[in-house]
This record gives sequence, C-alpha cells and structure tokens, in this order.
Amino acid sequence: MNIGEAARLSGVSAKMIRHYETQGLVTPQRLPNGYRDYAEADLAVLRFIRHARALAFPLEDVRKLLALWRDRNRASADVRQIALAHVAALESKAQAMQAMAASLRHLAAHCHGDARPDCPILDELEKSS
Amino acid sequence: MNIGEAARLSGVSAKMIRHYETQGLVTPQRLPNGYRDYAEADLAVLRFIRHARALAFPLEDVRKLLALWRDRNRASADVRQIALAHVAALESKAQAMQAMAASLRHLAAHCHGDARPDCPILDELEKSS
DNA sequence: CTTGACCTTCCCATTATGGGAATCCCCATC
DNA sequence: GATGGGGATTCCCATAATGGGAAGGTCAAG
Repeated sequence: MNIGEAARLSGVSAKMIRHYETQGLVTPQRLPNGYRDYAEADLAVLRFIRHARALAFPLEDVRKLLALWRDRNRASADVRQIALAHVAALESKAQAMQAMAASLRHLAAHCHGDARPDCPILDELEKSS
Repeated sequence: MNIGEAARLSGVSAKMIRHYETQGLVTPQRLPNGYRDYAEADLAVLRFIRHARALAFPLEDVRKLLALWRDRNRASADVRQIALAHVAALESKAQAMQAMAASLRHLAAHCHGDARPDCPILDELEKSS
C-alpha cells in the first residue's frame, strides 16, 4: 500500500513515516515507480512506534524496543529495564516541572495581580544570587 | 567587563550570552576592538534570565518579563498573568508525563523481568488500535 | 616576538515534527 | 491524446535552547 494509506491506517503522518525510515525503524519495499510499498508488517511497526511515542519513548529507545519486539527470544528483563529507566526519566522531569510550578504558584499567590507595580515574582527573578 | 567574566558572574555560559544577544534580550556595549563590554545592569539582566530559565520560562516569556521588569510602572497583574499561564503549562506537561510514567510502571509491574520472552509492555505497544 | 588565554563570527548537531517547493506519477475524464 | 487533480518523491528550512568546534583577531606576560 501507498504511504498515504499507511499513514491513515497507522495514525502516523506520511512525513514522520519517511523520517522513521531515514532512522532505519521501518523499511518498506519500493515499487518500480519509486513509491514506497507498505505491507501489514510495516503497519504493525508504525503502530508500535506510535504507541511508544505516545508514551514519550525517545526514538533511540523505540529502536531498542523494536529490536526486542522482533526478537522472539528476547528476555522480558531487557524490555523492563528500558521501560523503567524511561519511567525514572519521566518522573524526574515531571517532578522538576511540578516543583517549578509550585514555586511560581507560591510567588504568584503573593502578587497582588492588580494595577500596582509591586510584584514578588519579578523581585525573585531579580535576585543577584 | 569581558564576556568571560560576565559569564562567571552571571552563571550564564558565554555561548548563551551571545545567543541571548541575538534574541535581543541583552545589548552590551562594544569596545573598539570588537569585544563585548558588560555593565552591572547587563549582569542583572543575565541573572534575571538565568532565574527565569531555571523556572523553564520560554525565552519569549522571558522577553515579556524583562520588558515588564524594566517598566517601573508595570501592573503586577501583567506579570502574574504570564506566570500563571506558565504554571498551567508546566502542570499540564507534568501531569501528562506522570500519567505516562504511571501506565508504564503498571505495565512493568506485570512484566516478569526475567529471561522469559513474555512481556506485557511489548504486548501493549503492539496493539493495533 | 612568542605563547597562551581570551575574544570574534560562522557552521553544525541535537530531538521530533512539520511546512513548502519542485518535480514526477497515476488515473480518470473529455 | 491532452489535461487536470491528487498523491508521490526528494530536498531545504524552521522550530527551542544549548553546546561543540574551527578559523582568525587581540591582548598581556614573559
């Protein structure tokens, strides 16, 4: 099937499908006219990528997960290790963001938020330390 | 003072200081030899930027905050509005990441994590939907 | 006058995604 | 057979923020 149909069926944009190909994640056949030709197996790969990306796995991780996925003899421990490392990264970033949000909320709570120029938020950003 | 000293004193790398200049956030004088020359006021700006970036304000927001900071007649409401919008963005991203982390943790919890190939994580990514 | 530390600009890379141009292909309709 | 529309191809560019590194100019100490 064409890249357009593959995009529709996989939920991955044609643009990104081509990109994933340059990254070696999917390797469709080529028709004599140069068009890419996707088989069901390719579709499955694209869906796999989409799900992994929805969980914010970086493409490097997706590549590893795909390799494990294709390996019928993989050890589940390998997958788990990648997933848990990713979980840790996600949680650490999420925590950092929530900490920033909390500080800002705190500052904003002490900001009148009216027409006066007084503002603890700017005061904080202004600090020399 | 030189960019190197400004970098040391502000905690912003020389590379980034030059970048912020291309973005119009800081505008040091130039010495006859072409070297940038930073005054105390420039240092204060750089520190302001560093603090704002530490709170993950995008440079576009930093630009607005700097404008308000320089405006002695600003209304605190303007600052607050920017800050609260940023808080909302941070919290929404943090929530999304924690949701992803939670799903993955859940999947990982049901993954043996041993030498067997069985792995619900891959099973989930494989789904056609 | 050389050496080393510092400065300048310019280009490139990162991550994942998309926009857009120029060109080509295929199919259907007149 | 010509034409037109929709889709395909490749290539370049842009995003946000940061850094690496090259090629060359400057300055101060020895």
